[in-house]
Amino acid sequence: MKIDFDGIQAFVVIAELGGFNKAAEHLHVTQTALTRRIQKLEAYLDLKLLDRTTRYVELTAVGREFLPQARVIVGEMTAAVSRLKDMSKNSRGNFTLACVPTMAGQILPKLMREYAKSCPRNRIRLLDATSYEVRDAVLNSQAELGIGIHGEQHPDLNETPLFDDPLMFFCRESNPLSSRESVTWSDMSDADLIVVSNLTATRVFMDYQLAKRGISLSGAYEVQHHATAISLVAAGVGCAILPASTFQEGDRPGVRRIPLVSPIVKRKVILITRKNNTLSPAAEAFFELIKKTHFGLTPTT
Amino acid sequence: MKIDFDGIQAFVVIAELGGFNKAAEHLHVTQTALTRRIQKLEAYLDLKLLDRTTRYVELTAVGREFLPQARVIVGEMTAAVSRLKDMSKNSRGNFTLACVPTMAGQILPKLMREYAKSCPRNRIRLLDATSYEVRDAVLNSQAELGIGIHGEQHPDLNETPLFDDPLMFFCRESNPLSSRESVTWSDMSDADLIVVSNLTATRVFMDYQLAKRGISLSGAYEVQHHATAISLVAAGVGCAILPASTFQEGDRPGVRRIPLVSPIVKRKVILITRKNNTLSPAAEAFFELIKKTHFGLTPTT
DNA sequence: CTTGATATATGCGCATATCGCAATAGATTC
DNA sequence: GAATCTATTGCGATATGCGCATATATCAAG
Repeated sequence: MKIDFDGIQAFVVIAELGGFNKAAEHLHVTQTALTRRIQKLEAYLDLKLLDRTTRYVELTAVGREFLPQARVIVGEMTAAVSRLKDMSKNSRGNFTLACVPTMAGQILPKLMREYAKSCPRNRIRLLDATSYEVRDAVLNSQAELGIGIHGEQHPDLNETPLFDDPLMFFCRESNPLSSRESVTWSDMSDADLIVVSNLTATRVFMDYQLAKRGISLSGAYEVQHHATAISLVAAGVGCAILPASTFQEGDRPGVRRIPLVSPIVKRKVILITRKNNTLSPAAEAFFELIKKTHFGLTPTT
Repeated sequence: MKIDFDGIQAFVVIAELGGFNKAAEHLHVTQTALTRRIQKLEAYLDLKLLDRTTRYVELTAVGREFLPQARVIVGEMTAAVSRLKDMSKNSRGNFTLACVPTMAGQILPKLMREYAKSCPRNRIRLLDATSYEVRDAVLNSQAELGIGIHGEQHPDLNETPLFDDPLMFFCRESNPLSSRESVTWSDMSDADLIVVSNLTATRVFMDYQLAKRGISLSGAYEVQHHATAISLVAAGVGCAILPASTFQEGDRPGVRRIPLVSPIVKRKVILITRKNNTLSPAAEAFFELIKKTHFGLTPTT
């Protein structure tokens, strides 16, 4: 025999309101239905929960004992269900987003402000990590969404291209190249170059792209973080090659960002999701938002 | 739309066992049924709980969030229901019995031992109180059953006669009346009488019965409890008039209990229940037991 | 690439549970 | 004793849920 939630709920409401009619109105059914539910429940349990004349309803000893438990059950049940319904209806809830630090610092703040406007009560748990860690986080469901860099494909992951992020040349205004419209890789052969560590996806990607074209770079300095590199440039230590998105024009006075061509090397910024995994409504809302957003950089072709 | 316990249970079992088929076997239904339950539940909630290919089942982010709650709900539900079913099937549970002290000391121990044999895990909460308090306790449902003395009827109470409890004459063996087969009220006119306080139902009843026949008694001593009266008799202070059930032949060496006639005055010991109130299975079992029991005293006519 | 094994989804028909309406029956009030 | 209030019951209409057979998708093996 199946467990009968309706019956228990009927019992609680009747006990609470003290009558079948009041309970029926409250539950939006006829009083007849409640009579039947209680009868069925009592038959199933093989005991009486309510002593009722045609005039009065009263709890039996067993009913009194059961009522608090029943109240808890019904309460938790309806609470949990309505939480879930609410979650779907209003895209409410929390989710985890994994993101590489560059993007976390540049495009994410805007996105999160935007998201907060449409879903004010949602929380995004932000996991900032290296490109590889972002992929792993999405793969093992630590994060529902990941913002990372296109690299090796994985059969269980879906990638949605967001925009291209070309490598650019960063220097002080005092640098002889600073007035150029664009700079070629060969222009920098004797510059004091600051590059990011070869533990980062940016560097690995860059080396790979240049090697294909037979270009080799001698970095004078190697740092861990993009932000550090920019600070060094600002301090006049040298020039840097960094993704365009690292920097917005005007972020730092005295620092210029110049397109780097021959060839143009650009990493693809992507949104990562797991295949065959339905997003939670909260994450889905973010996904829709990010797809609608136009980023201020070259859109992916 | 109605809240669907089956769906939630299906969700939990599927999540726990990792597949529809295993869950179907566990729930003794076909796999088809589970597919439908989950579909219905997801449609109702308007979100996905399980990501499933035809090959694999996996929780969605929302599903993972919901699972612990669902587990609690299902657990409490089934636990509560099976407790109730067990209660009815094995007459398990506890109940409260109100009882006048005389009976609590004499017939109850036997009954409770008997009851413990058939329902070993049940507890009887014993409320020993005056005859009036017993009635009140049953009336306001503090106790399901009451053992008391017949007196005024009450429209909301049912009385089941148990046995008649005649008043008897108690004296030491050294008393001149001790060898008599019976004693009349007039025999005791000049004895040192010990009677219970006129705050007790026994005394009120006795006075009323005697007054009807124009007999008046001069009590030399007045005590609160029957047990005290007997102790005084044993100590040779005087003779006492007490209900027969107070005392079993041989309880106290040297004390005799002699029928008191002309007239025979007997109080009726009754079992009190509330009208229109279904007894709990535990109390019901006790009720049946007490009705089957033959008491060693005059059965009620 | 095809085939077989395995796990979920679906079409369909049946059994029955559940509901609402209308009428009934029990209890209280005046 | 009539009026009234409340729970119960008979009955027909409908919805729900199930199982069987089958379809479909995925993975593994040859």
